[in-house]
Amino acid sequence: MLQSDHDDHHVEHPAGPDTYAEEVLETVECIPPGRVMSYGDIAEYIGNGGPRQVGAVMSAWGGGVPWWRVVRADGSPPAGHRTRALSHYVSESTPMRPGGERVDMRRARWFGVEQG
DNA sequence: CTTGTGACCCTAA
DNA sequence: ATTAGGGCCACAA
Repeated sequence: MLQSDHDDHHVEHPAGPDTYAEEVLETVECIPPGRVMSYGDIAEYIGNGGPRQVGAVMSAWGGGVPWWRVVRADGSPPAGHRTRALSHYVSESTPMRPGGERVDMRRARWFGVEQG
């Protein structure tokens, strides 16, 4: 079985996250329970890339980190993960807007260092 | 080089 | 509240 001959030609994602991805995942790990950051917040916090790049990282390797603490700018949970995200918000008492479908960004947003 | 595609974001209407 | 359209950035074909 030595596949080192033909190599990886149709590999979708490399064996592991690259440097940028590591920074994203690292940041997500730092978000305290009950708090969230938007995709755009994380991009700004890192100072590189944009919301879509952060989303791409989360899509590929977000499974190992508290992915539900990364939400859209309007407080809605990651596309395609609504139900699972909502149950996490309940269990860690994340501040929600009336209706309980979206996170209350004004109260739950986390800025990185300390809170307000 | 041009297109198409995303766990996105902002502004209007 | 919801939709439509453009902007955005990296990547693959």
